[in-house]
Amino acid sequence: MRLTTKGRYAVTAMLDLAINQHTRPVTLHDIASNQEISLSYLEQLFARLRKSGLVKGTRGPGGGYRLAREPVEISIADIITSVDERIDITRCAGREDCHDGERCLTHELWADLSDKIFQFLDEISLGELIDRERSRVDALTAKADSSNDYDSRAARVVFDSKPPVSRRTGT
Amino acid sequence: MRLTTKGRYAVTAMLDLAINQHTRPVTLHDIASNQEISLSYLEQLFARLRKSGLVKGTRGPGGGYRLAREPVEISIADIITSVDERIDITRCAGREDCHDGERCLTHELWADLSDKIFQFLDEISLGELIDRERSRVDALTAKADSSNDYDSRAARVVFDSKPPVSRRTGT
DNA sequence: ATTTAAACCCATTGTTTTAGTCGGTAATTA
DNA sequence: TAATTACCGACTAAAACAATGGGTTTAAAT
Repeated sequence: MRLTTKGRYAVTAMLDLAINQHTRPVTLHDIASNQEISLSYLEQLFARLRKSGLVKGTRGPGGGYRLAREPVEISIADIITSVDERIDITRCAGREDCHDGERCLTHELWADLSDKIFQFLDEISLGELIDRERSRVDALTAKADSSNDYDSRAARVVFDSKPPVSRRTGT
Repeated sequence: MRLTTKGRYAVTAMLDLAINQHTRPVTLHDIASNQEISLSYLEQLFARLRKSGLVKGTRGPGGGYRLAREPVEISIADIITSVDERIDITRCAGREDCHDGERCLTHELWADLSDKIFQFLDEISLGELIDRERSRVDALTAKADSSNDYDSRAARVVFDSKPPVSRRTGT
């Protein structure tokens, strides 16, 4: 399973759709200006999402994209596997050129790991992600209202994910 | 957090070291021929792993690499974050150009997700991975010994990870 | 001492993926 | 009919991945 900004673009775009699921179709133009990425690149991503049956597009004025299913029925894994190629040709594709047991061991270990990550991402749906975030933001808003400054919260929200400090090593 | 074959090469190579941790240093030449990847590319990866303090190299004949810490003290996240660039320049790096609440929302959502994945990978150590696999293989071996064919197990071990079927959609 | 096996270093190249650009066509609404 | 949108395909640019090739140290073995 590959995990890059490409899948991230797709997930954030799908969240945009999920939020407006029962109000209006969202145009790629909207998403492009929201996220400041190119319209044509979004089109490429949505071509994949459409082929995977995750979104439906309607043309013409007032048109745009909607989720093909309810947000709860779409997992993050669905989205990410939809947009990346994933042909995954490995050197050790058959038994024949696998000369020692050790190599097979590490292959299998990685396969297990990869499966775990997939399962993790497959157990989170767009719907759950929104609910989770909504309650978190509500809590923060309530806290901010009772105190004085709004900026401390805003600062938290704008910064992007950095790899946190390791639990084991402290580096 | 980026997750590609690059990190995977690093993890499998580190497993090689972990397995031989208390016997002998492992040469990059060994790993290169085991995994069938270029020696020089491995050198590039190990330059990073060394700078991160995960491995120690000793030169000369009989030399090679050892883990700098015990396998239990090295997480998969340590390895992966060590080999990939992770400059992660985002468009919305500061508060100033973040024009609407929605965009910040999705950013934060992704950051949360990214953190979860990191934590997941940070809770698995090389040591645990080996133990887990050892017991799994032992169980399979016992089963194979009591029956007749060896091939069914071998077939499972050589094939690489494919994205499994989605829990939600069946696709 | 000399040879040899290894890490270590760096610059370059090729390949793939990511991201963006351009110029359209088709459908739909106003 | 005009405007707005999805949809399509080919092309380009930039970045990351992966490999190549030329070294130099270091240290053990001969």
